[in-house]
Amino acid sequence: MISRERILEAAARVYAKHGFRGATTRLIAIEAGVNEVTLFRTFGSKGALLEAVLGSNRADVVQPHLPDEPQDPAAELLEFVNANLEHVRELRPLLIHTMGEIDERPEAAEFACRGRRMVHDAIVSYLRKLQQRGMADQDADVEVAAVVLTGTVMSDAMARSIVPDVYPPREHAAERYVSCFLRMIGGRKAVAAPVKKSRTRSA
Amino acid sequence: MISRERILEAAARVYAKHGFRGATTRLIAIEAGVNEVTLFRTFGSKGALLEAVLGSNRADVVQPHLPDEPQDPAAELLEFVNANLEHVRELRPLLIHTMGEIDERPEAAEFACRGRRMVHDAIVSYLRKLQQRGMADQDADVEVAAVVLTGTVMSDAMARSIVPDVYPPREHAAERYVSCFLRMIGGRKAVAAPVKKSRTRSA
DNA sequence: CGAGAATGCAAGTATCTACTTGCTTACTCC
DNA sequence: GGAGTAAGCAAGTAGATACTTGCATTCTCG
Repeated sequence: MISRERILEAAARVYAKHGFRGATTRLIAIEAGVNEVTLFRTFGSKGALLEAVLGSNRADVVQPHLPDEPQDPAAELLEFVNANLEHVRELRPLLIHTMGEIDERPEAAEFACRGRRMVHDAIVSYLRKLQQRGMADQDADVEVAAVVLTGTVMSDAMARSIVPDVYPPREHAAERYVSCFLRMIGGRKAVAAPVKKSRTRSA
Repeated sequence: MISRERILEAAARVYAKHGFRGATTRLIAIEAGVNEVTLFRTFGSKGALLEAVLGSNRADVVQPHLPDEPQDPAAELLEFVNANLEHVRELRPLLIHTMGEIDERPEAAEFACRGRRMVHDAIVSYLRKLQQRGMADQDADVEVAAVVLTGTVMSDAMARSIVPDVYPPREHAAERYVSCFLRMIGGRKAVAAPVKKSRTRSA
């Protein structure tokens, strides 16, 4: 018995390369090693098949998260950014096409925005905790900082293959992004007593 | 006499909505208000038409630039970021599809990376000048800072329509991005004498 | 082992798509 | 006004595509 899963995986690979219109049932059948008619017997139509691809993809994957009790922002953010880079890199091929197909297919729209708000909110929440504990500057714009962080991750994951020499080497990228990010928010480790210290500049 | 330009513009609009495969010659002809055969008489083939679209699009547009002599980083970067946001927003519909079609069409690959390196290098160069003049921290990672800035712009331009409430309101976005960016690099206005001052932190 | 279900195979259908062809009409310019 | 060119119209071609149908083969399980 042909695994429904096997067809879904093959369809995802073909969709990732060719997009909706380019993912012909013939290509998908070949990729899955099944007869074309089996696709229709299993899923009913190409649209339903590809909808199932987007619906099942990542449905149960745990989103990277940040700790409730910040201890070491540098280490914690590094782990978070690394996980996020991995995550978005994996999704990239699907994301590229869903972003372009939003107007034509609702499931593409849903897929393209999945989890983005959650990641943003998680970072904002974390940054607020840092501020409360004196581990980040009080006047840092945490909403925009979160946008900057997710934007950088997205840019690296989506565009590195297009302009590779612009991005830092993969093995150091997260580290360097976090380092710059911490400068932006005045991030630091917890100190014995909350030190009320705000940076002043002539700008 | 039908303007070749008119066909190109219509084709760009159709391509921006539907991608390469979805931009049928029928749709393009309707959009341009010409007979389908005219497309072939003018351009020879659909591929050549859409190649011409990507080749002509932005061929002569001036890239946003930064001044050779920095005076006021906040103002200069604000202008630069605003211009870049505009620029990438305009290109978004075409970018979305070209990014997904890179493997299949060389002109899509060329289009997707056009200007990106230049923008990156311009920012790096500018930041270096800031450092030389004591207007930015000596230890700021200017390469990554440039990546962060272009990544933020790209993220805003590409994904705002998908998760709108995550991004700051449009009229204030550039201002807030620049503000955070300046914090990251320790950016400030020129002072009377270069002050050698590096920030130390407990992190 | 046999029945039922799953899958393959081959042929086919209807529609779409890029593109061509031949003739007609409209436009431009000398 | 007439010649040449540009563009429209209609019909058509060949190939691609999602999908269906009928029969045959293979697989699974009681």
